[in-house]
Amino acid sequence: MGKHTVQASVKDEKLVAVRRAQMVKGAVNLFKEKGFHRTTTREIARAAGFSIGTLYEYIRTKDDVLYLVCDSIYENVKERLDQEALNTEKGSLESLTAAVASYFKVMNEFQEEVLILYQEMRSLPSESIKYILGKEMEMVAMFETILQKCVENGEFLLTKREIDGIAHNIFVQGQMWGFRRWAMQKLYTIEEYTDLQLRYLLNGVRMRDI
Amino acid sequence: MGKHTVQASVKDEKLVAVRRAQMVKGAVNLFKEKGFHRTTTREIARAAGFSIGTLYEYIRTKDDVLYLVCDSIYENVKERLDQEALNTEKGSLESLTAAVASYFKVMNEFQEEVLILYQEMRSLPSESIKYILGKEMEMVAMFETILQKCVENGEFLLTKREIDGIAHNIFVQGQMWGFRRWAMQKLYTIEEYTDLQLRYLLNGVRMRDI
Amino acid sequence: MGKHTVQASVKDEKLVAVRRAQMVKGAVNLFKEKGFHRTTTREIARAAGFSIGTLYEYIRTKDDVLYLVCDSIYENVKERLDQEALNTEKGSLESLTAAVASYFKVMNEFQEEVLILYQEMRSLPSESIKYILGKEMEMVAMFETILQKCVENGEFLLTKREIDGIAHNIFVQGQMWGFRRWAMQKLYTIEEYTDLQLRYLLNGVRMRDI
Amino acid sequence: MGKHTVQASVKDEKLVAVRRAQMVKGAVNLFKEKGFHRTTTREIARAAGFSIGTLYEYIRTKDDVLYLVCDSIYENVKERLDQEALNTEKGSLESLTAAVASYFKVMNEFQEEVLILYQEMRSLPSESIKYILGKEMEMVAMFETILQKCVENGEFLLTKREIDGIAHNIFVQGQMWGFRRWAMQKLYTIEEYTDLQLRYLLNGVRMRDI
DNA sequence: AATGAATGAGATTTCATTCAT
DNA sequence: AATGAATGAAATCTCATTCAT
Repeated sequence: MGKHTVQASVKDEKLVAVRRAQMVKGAVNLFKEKGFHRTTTREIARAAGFSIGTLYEYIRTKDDVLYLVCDSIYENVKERLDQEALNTEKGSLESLTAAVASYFKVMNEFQEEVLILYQEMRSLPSESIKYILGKEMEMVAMFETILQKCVENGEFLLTKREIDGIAHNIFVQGQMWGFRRWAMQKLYTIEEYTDLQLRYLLNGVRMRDI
Repeated sequence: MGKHTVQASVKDEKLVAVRRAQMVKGAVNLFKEKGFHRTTTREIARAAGFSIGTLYEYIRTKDDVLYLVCDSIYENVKERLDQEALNTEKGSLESLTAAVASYFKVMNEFQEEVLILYQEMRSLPSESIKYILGKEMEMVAMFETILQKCVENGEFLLTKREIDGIAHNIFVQGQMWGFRRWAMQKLYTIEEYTDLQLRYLLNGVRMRDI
Repeated sequence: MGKHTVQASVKDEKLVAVRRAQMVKGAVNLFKEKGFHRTTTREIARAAGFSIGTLYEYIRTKDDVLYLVCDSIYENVKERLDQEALNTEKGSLESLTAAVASYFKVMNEFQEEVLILYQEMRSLPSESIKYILGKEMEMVAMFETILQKCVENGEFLLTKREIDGIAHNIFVQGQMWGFRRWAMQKLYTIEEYTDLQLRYLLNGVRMRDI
Repeated sequence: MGKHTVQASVKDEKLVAVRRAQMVKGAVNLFKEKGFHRTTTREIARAAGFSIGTLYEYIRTKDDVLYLVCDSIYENVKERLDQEALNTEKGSLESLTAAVASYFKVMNEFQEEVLILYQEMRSLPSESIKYILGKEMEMVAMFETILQKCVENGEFLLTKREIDGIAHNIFVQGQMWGFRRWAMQKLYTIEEYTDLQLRYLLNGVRMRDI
């Protein structure tokens, strides 16, 4: 469940970070296009801008690239979400709305990356899968926290299990925007999609005063 | 967008159907376990109960196996859904509820297969992808039809775009049960999940008489 | 200590034996010339008369080739020694003399192969090394048996430890002919070498009646 | 046949000698463990206590390391043998006995190194092989000299060819102690082994007065 | 003189596909 | 129609060597 460490031959940790960033950037583009299995290590090296020998100075196996890519994706999603400065403390309808909107916005930006994650994660060692899923759960937990606060403030009337279910629904609806973009993005803009889902979500929630 | 035809060397069409059924059955089990790319043609032949030479009497390339598997999965889903004898004509609340419940039930049965589809479909030629997605759209259309009928009957008040969005939501929620089973199936049974999603769905729909 | 089994993909056991014989023959020649590590698997395949793909239908790793070569060498030495029809039963001076002469003759024929064994054996897994050394011990034991019989018949007066030491000396002197051929084979023919070593050997043995 | 010279980029000859000594020391340990071919230049550099770049300031190719190692081994054997202060002049039974005992003692100390030599020497360029074998011949010649002196002094009655053969036998018996240590060293201590071999040797030599 | 990141030729191994039987 | 041995292109990975700092 802990973070898997990828061994590098190169000692300079700063350089390792730089080269791996180049590597991940090139690999993500290739994975978007043809998937992990149809991408060769030589292509990854070339896309990263260095030789095959250099690639292997920074990883041990091709699977390490997949791990670094998957890890990087959620790291970026998380970082981007932090920039959105979500307020999980207030527990108001507005903060929930804002959080969902921000999350959808970020998922719109990272739709291709998240698709990679879903399609290739299975090739990771199970320890790494658990680690990545753990990160997802942190995001789900964020919505649970807000919903919980809303309940405490008397905004909604929900059981713990209902909160969990709703939080999951929000999470999946965000991913769905990317997964089924060929269908959804013909029907709606991301803003319209956000409005629509929020409407169903809030109607679905039993308000205290109605 | 039409159905791709897989060439066989063997002439006897009945035999072709039998052998391909064996092949798909074996392949699906292997794909569940290790995915398409980590499965070899030899393994597929062995799992199907015949030799590698025989396998190639019934397909032309390994990708053909993937196509046959994907095709078979939705064929089975469809067939199973037909057995459920859904009524898309009546346009009542009950028929919608029944249709959703049936669909969730079927998606529960085929969760692993549908996961394969999501993870491996990208490796198909784009023509085949379109064909498979076309089949999905037929299922979405089924819900659209029911919802449309409900609107016509005055049960709900929904625009065409709203109908499309809701139909998609239903479709995705069915898949979500399988995709995120590690999380959802700890929280709910499939029946509880169905109830929950239906409740939100129906609350979310603006009823005429309220 | 038991015989290691090398896995083949090909089922037909007779064919496996034929192909492996081709393989070993080609490999031995290459190993004589440049050693195991400087020989590539492609060269082995070519020398054997088939493609690299075919080579790997009959072995799993390059190390398997080394094992098969080492195994084959002692198998051949043993077989050739059996043809010499050594008499280990009689326990006479003549039978000892004949046995040593035969052994030297065989070691002369297999000198290059035995050199390979000495130089490359260390790369085998320790289980295989034990197995090969066990075969050597069988050969040493052959001389021990003859010497023991000679003692029982009253030809020589030797302790068990002395018998062991002498048997080892005989064994090593046979190998030495090949290992140091660049020096020894300038001084003597194999027959002269045999005579010389036998003379020292028999002088070295305390005769009962002198 | 002459000493091969290994080129260094570094000019300071004293430093070259120091660094090469470190290098050889590290390499010998690695070669003992895994052989020349399974040892990488990086490992050699690390074992020597400096970087791969520095290693290549003192050699030109990996084969140079092997040459330096092989050269060093016989240099050390020779030096150690000189310490034993063998008397090759006297030509007495005692001086022969003492020389053999000293040689066996030294071979006992260097058994692993001599094994390396035997197993890896073949990878050297033929010029270097000749050079190393020339050093061996010097050691054989030492025994020839003593035996020759003994003959001149009337201790033994031997032809030139017999002397050569015996000298080789002594040399090989010394190496055998190390090569077959897994068998010999279970039977005897080095002292017992020395006694045994000397006994056979001297019995084998036709004494003048018997 | 020392370092270690970069290189790429080349090694081993796999596996989809063919084809003679 | 069925078989499975043979093939070789292509993939991953290693490691001796170089060279800028």
